[in-house]
Parts: sequence; C-alpha cells; structure tokens
Amino acid sequence: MTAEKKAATLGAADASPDQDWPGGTFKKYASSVDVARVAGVSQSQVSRTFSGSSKVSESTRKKVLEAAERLDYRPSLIPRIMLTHKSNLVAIVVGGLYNPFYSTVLEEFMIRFQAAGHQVLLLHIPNDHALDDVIPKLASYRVDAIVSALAILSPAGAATLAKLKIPVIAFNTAVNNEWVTSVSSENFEAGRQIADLFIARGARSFGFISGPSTSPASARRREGYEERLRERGAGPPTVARGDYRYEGGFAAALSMFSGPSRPDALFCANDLLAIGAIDALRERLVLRVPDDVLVAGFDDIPAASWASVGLTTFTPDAAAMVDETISIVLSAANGKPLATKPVVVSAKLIERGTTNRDLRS
Amino acid sequence: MTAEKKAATLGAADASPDQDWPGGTFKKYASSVDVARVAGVSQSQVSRTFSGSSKVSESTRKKVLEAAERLDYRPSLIPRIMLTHKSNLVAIVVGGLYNPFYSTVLEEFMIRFQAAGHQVLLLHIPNDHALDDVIPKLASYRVDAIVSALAILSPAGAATLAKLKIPVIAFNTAVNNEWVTSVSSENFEAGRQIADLFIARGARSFGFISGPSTSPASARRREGYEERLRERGAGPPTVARGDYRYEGGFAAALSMFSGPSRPDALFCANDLLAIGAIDALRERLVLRVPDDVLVAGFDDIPAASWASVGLTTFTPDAAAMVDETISIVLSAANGKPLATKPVVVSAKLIERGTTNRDLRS
DNA sequence: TCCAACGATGCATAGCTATGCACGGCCCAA
DNA sequence: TTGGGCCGTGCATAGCTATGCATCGTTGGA
Repeated sequence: MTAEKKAATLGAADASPDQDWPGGTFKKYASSVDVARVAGVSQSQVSRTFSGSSKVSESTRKKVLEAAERLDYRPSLIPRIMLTHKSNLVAIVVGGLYNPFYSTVLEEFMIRFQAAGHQVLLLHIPNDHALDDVIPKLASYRVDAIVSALAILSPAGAATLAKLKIPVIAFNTAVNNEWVTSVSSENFEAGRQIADLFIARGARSFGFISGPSTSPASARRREGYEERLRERGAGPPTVARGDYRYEGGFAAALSMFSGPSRPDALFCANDLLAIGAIDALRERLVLRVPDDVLVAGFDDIPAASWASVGLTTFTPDAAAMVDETISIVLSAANGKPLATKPVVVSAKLIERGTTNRDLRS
Repeated sequence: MTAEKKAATLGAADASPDQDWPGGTFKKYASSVDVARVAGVSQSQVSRTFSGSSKVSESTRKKVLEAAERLDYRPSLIPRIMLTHKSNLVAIVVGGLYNPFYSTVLEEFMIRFQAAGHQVLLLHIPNDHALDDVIPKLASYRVDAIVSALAILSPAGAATLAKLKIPVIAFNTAVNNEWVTSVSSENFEAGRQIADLFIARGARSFGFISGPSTSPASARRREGYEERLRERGAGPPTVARGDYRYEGGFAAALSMFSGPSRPDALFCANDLLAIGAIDALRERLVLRVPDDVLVAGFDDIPAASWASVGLTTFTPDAAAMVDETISIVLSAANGKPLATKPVVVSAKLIERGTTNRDLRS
C-alpha cells in the first residue's frame, strides 16, 4: 500500500468514492488517477484503455477495467472539451412548443444529433428580445453550433447571435449573414399552389389568416397566394391577423366572417390557425366546411389528418430540413464562418376533406 | 512588447483570436490569460472581475472589461465544472414528443430550470431498453440530475439509472429507490371520479381504452375506475388496449364497438386515445358523443378544449409536478442519495361536452 | 511618527484527461 | 552476439478558471 503522496488516496482505503477530502472538497466521481492507483498502472494507460488506443496490453486493459468497475469510473468529457475546444454540444433554441410542428422537428433533431454523436442543449426563449439573456450561457458552455427553431428571428436577433462567432442555423427564417444561415421550407410556391387549388374548386372570394406580423414564413406564404390570385384575375384576399395558435385562428375567422366580405376559400398560415378557423366556422357560425368554405393550412401537424379534421395542408418535409441543418452543423467545424447559401426544401400539398368540394356544383 | 514566454501571444500582435497556433492547435476562444495580457493585469484580476468579486479596483475592472470586449472574451464554464464537480446541467430524457402533454411539460421544465440557473441537456430514448446507450453520455457530461419524462420507465431501467449515482426524478412512474424518486399525478382517484361521473350521467355499461400494457399510469387509472364501478354495483368495463396515440384510440374503439358489448361510457387512458376513439365513433360508426356514448380522457392537452372536441378530462397540474421536480433537483446536492418519498399531485376533473348528457332522459 | 488594518494585486495550484516523447524490454534477423 | 525495430509503459504537460495565500502600498488612528 503506497499512499505516500496524497494524504487521501481514493480507492486505496475504500473502493467507494463517496468520501470527504481532508481539504474539505467533496469528490463525487472517481478520476482516471484513482483508477490508475487501484489498478497499479499509470494514468496514461487508463486513458488509453478508454480511448480505445491499441497501445495497451491485454493484461493492463483487464486490470484497468476491473478497477474502473469497482470505482464506478466513467471518463469525464470536460477536460477533453478544454483541450480540443470542441464540446460536441449543440444548442437548440425554441420559442414555444405549443405548435406540434416544432415538437416534431425538435424530436427529429434530437434523434439525428444524438446519432451523430452530439448532445443537445435546449434553451427556451419567450421572445427574441430575450435572446441577449442566453447569449452568455451559450458562449460559456462553448457550444459548437446553435440551431434556432424560433418561429421568428429578427435581423437584430440574428446580429446578436452572429457576435458569438458560433455557426447559427435559423429555421424557417430568411436572415443570413457570415455566421447565420437559414433552412426554410418553400413558402412562396405553396401560396401559389393553394390559390390554384381554390380556384380549381370554384372559389370566388378569398381569405387569408396570417401568423404574427413579423413572421417571414407567414409573409411569404401570403405573397405567393396573393400573387397567384392576381395572376388568375381574382380579387385580393381579405386578411386577418392570427398568432399561429388555435385561439388566434378561431378569433380571426369570427371577425373576418362577421365583416362585409365573406370569403369562400380560406388559407391559413399554419394548421393550428386553420383548425381554429374551421371550429369557428362550424361550431359558431354554422357554416359547413368544405361545402360553404374551403380551408387549407400549413405544417401537416398530426391533428390535420384526424378524421374529424381532414385538413388540406402542406407537408414541409421536416426530415429534409433537419438533414440539411445537421449537415451544415457538421461541416461547420473549426470556428470558420459558414459559406452556405440559404437552403430551401420543398413542401408537398396534401389534399384532404376541407377542400374536397366543387363549389360550383 | 514582452512576448518572450510563449511564441504566440494572442492579442499582442492582433486583437482577433482567429488564428492558428504554431503548434497547430486551433484556438477558438480568447482565454482569461489573453485578456490579462492585453489589459496588462494578472489573470486573477480578470477572473475576479467576471465573478463579481469586490477585490478589484475600478480602474482595473475598466481595463479588463475593455480588453475582454476587444477579444470577445466570455468566461468558460468548463474549468469551473472540473473544480466544483457541478455542471449545472440537468438531463431531461424524453421518449416521444407526439403527446402534447409532454411537450407542455418539457417547455415548463426548460423555463423553470433556466430561471434556476441550470441548463437542460435533452436526450431522446426510443424505448427504455435504449437507456443503456445514453447512460455513459450522461455520466460523461457530469449532469447534476436526470429527469425522466418517459411514459414508461421499467424497474430495470430505473436500476440502470441508479447505478450512475446521480439523482433521478421519474415523471409519472411509481418506481423509486435510493437514487430514483418519482413525481406523478393522482391517477387512481381520477379513475374513481370518472366512474362516479359516468354513473351520475346514467351510464349502464362501461369501457376502458388503456395505454401500453407496461404503463403504470394507465394501470392505476384503470384500477381506480374498476374499483369504483364495482363499489357502485356496475359490471366490469370492456377493455381494449391502445398505445397512447390517436390511431390507437381509433382502432381500439372500432374493435370494441364491433364486439358484442357496446359500452355507453368510455374512459380512455389519455386524451389522444380519447380523441381517436371519438373520431372512430362519430366518423366511422355514426354514433353520437355524448348522446350515445360518454367519453373522457386524461391530460387536458390543448386539443381537448377545441370547440369541435370539448373533451371531458383531467388536468394533471403540470405546473405543480414541475415545481416539485425542480425543488427535488435543487435540494439534491453534493451527490447524496435522495431522501424523498414519491410525490403525488392532484388532477382536477374538467367536465366538457363529451359527458354533458344524461343518458336516462 | 509608527503600527495596524485594509484594499488591491499577483503567484501558484487544483481539477482531469489526452498525447508527444523517451525509455525499457523483447524478438528477430543478420 | 549485436543491433534495429516494436510494443508497452510512464512522465510530463497543455488546456482554463477560481481561490488561498503572500505581498505591497496606502491610510487612519494612536
């Protein structure tokens, strides 16, 4: 028993690491040094055993693994982060999870990042003004990249993030600069497609329920919708503002249909708005969908395919968006700025019951 | 310019930290040493400036902050973790986010943990057999606590987690041992309450759609339901197995109502199952809810209060559950085992349209 | 005027792992 | 027998911050 150097040698007297230091510091985990002492080898060999290096003999490996087992040793990643300047941590910033679309995307992200050997640090931001509060934390944990799944990321917010000099991938937002790139679904084209579908179904007057005024995705969907309506010679849509939530769609539809112009086709900036609007039409205004009003949304959340809803909508190919994001993150190594153009993935129209009627017949 | 010790002195020649070392190592962030060099003070004073210690003069503080600004310096938390054995990281393990209840809870957690100065490491586990894969990661990142928001955590899984000697709080699961404690909603009592409600509404024959067979929450809800039915002299409920998803409720209701016994009151282990069942009844079997069948669920997800659904259900007081969990985590310091009994928070019955009919009239 | 007290500063070190380098032993070929 | 690889091992150090301790200069009180 050679316990001369340190007064307290962990594992020499007792195999349990739960003990107080003479100095008063509390030692929670066994270290590679402790394992080395118990196994009777050098710390180097412990490290090499766990890093899978070949430079360790079978007998040593066995001794090390036995000692590690006894001490419940698991190598810490923390020093490695210090040495390599890579934490393998990716931060995902989310605004709200009330929209199932974002839950789905978040789940997909987790699975993919974990498979790629990264861990996910999750941060919540009530509004993008609060971004400044979390910036220091992001930097302090030395995250390798930041994925912003905020519905809205203002240019100012993007600039704040860029100051960190950490690669940022913004989801569904058009901003991009040296450090921020974006991955979005095809919004403009979807707006055009739905206009064509409504017209093909015989609609004459049109409505649009938007997301928050600052949401670029909502704006693009509306622009495509309006452009195509104009091209086809239809009048401009009546517009009401929602907030991407069920209640917003409900209220917006109520006010829109109590006004002078009652559209017979209604495009909503996302599915939650659309479902809220449908409920307002059916349950409060006693209008039939699709017989009186055609309705379409965007996102293809699970509820859109419920039998009682059957909402026509767009599937944004979330898997492809996540794929693109991951590959950008993985290629953005060594702290160099991103050299990526904004990525746009297609959104596929899924027609269901809420547009399944020819209004002319 | 005294740059004798190190060949490459960051900030002495150039204020930008983006440069390659002669040694080849890439330096991504400025360190406190770099700041100290630029500010012309010792590293200690830089550290003290940022830790808010009072032992630093106004002039020094100013010089330090200026230099830090120029170098984009943000103190790293990594060395602190090494010194204190506390990472301020809390891992949240989730199984699936398809159930909006878990999204809501997760969001609540994030907000509360961030407010308490912790960061959230999010992990996804397809099934609790895969727990073993993430255990090493959890240990390697030295998380302070683990919150399991898995719908199901088997005793074996709990034992695996306990081996880590990290406090584990299991959500909605009854297991608990020296390292694992649980926070659940009142399930048994809810089952009893809904039996009383059904009987008060004049129901005669009863049904239950369960979650996965291994879910303790589902089992408890059923037990309370069956016990109270027995006490009130009603026959045992017809039971079908679902999987906590909409599709499972839909299929279970179809099969149950194509069988010999058609219940006129149906309790489902969660809201998604209930909504699936309602859609099957209304859209496929052309039965009316609540006129022909009363239906109730559990969780009070947002869709439960949609006008088109109006589902009678139980609100599990997620806020209280999160509160309890957080306080357990915060009190579980210094690697000591938990000394907490399982916590049970109440669930409040919310009656809506799907039970709003007296079947006798 | 002298000493105590205090405020500010710098030095040195802990904390843990990965890895370059040197060294010792061994085997094999010449 | 000898020398050149080669395998395995240990030593020493980088990486960054917090903090106990010693030092130094200053101020205030006796």
